[in-house]
Amino acid sequence: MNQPVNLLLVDDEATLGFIVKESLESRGFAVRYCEDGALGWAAFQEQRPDVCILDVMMPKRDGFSLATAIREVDPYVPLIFLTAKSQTKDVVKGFDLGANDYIRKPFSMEELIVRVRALLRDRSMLAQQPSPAKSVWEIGQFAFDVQRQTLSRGENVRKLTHREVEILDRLCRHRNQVMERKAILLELWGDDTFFNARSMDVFITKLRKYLKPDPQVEIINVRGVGYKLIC
Amino acid sequence: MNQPVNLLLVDDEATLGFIVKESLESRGFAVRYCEDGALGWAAFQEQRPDVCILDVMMPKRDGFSLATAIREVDPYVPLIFLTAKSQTKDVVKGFDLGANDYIRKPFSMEELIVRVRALLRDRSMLAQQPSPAKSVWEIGQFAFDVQRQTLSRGENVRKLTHREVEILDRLCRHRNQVMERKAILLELWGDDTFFNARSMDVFITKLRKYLKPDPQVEIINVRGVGYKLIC
DNA sequence: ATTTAGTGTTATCGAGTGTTAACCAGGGTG
DNA sequence: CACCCTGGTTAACACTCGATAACACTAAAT
Repeated sequence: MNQPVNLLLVDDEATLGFIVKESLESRGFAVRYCEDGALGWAAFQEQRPDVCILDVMMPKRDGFSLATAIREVDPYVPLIFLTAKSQTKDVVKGFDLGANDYIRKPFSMEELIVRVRALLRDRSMLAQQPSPAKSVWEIGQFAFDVQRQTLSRGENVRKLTHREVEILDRLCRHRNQVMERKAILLELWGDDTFFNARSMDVFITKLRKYLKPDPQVEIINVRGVGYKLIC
Repeated sequence: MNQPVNLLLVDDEATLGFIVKESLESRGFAVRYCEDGALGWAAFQEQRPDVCILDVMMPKRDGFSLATAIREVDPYVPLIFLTAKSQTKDVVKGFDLGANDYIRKPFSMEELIVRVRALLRDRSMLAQQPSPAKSVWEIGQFAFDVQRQTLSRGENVRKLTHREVEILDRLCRHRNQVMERKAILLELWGDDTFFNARSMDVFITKLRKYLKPDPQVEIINVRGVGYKLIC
């Protein structure tokens, strides 16, 4: 099930390259090492690695050119430059070509590894996309899960309806400050007619009832302006 | 349509913070600046920024603690540390807490901007939807094989029918976000007449029954809009 | 050719959800 | 105090959706 992660490492300094390769392998990565850009390109095409780590200054084909070629066929694969070119304009160029990270030599192995992992973590979220963007609010003793549309207090879990969620979510975002009636109405209903306003009042009543068990929590009305969630 | 990107910048050095804020704003970002970790947390909760840029050493609440809190409620928002703590172990700790980048002070504004953009670029690819077609989806404890038309949970394998597969596949591609009834109906039935709509409800019922063994998984209805697959 | 199992559609009933309506409480103003 | 305006609460209502069963159709099996 858990296949090793394939890295492509391209660097013309063979001694350094070898150390990096060994070090990465000892962390469980499968590393393909190439000594110049041309070999690197061949290796990329052949095995489509999960991450590419490229030096910039290399014989045959430099890292920027190689990165461009890679991005043309694969806009997603994580691309890390690992180079002695430390000027800002080089960093900018690197990212412009589609790099995902840019590490200056000399660097620590620990840092390289942790940056590789960070990119892989991102990509694995990408595979699960779109992201669950989990959003859970704490409201006094309650936990309000926007995604699952639930309001729970200890063991007690209550399912909320769509409208209830939208209103409570907005109150949470502006908690402890006044949230204007008009703003909610325009966002949720598109206009602020008389009936919609009254409809909202009904939902406020419901939410108050749900939140009643915790006396610390309150939805306060500010006459003529809007509501304020206290917690 | 094109709303400005909201950045949250938390740094206790007010002079530096101000310069960074101005500089970012001149590039078209909307920046909310906070002087300490506690304020930063409040600001994050209130406005849910698109990117967070955090100093590590701060009064009230340090950047690591703040990052942890942020990651708890949002595993997804890009997080950048911007700090004078340049030791490898600090960098490692930063990424371990879920950071997406770690920039050492002093830094160049150009580099900060380009790194922010790189993260946003990633996320915008991530947000592209629907998700690419996959042949096997993970839905909580289930594995849903589109090709083989099977839904399995451990040893337990259930064969799905054609219609069931088509609907579940679409829900998966829009997982964790609302999938409009109308869209499904038009795609699968070609029109959205009353009877087709009811027919779809029947399939939703069946799918819910199949998915019931895992309480983490849910197909939520959003009245008048459509369905949302939670997992 | 007939049976049978499987698949998808139509029908029905009841529960859930959001809107409208009606009535009431309180606060500010003349 | 009388008056109006805003908001609180509850109930009635219309509509959507959930669940189940009956039905129609297809394709494979006998």
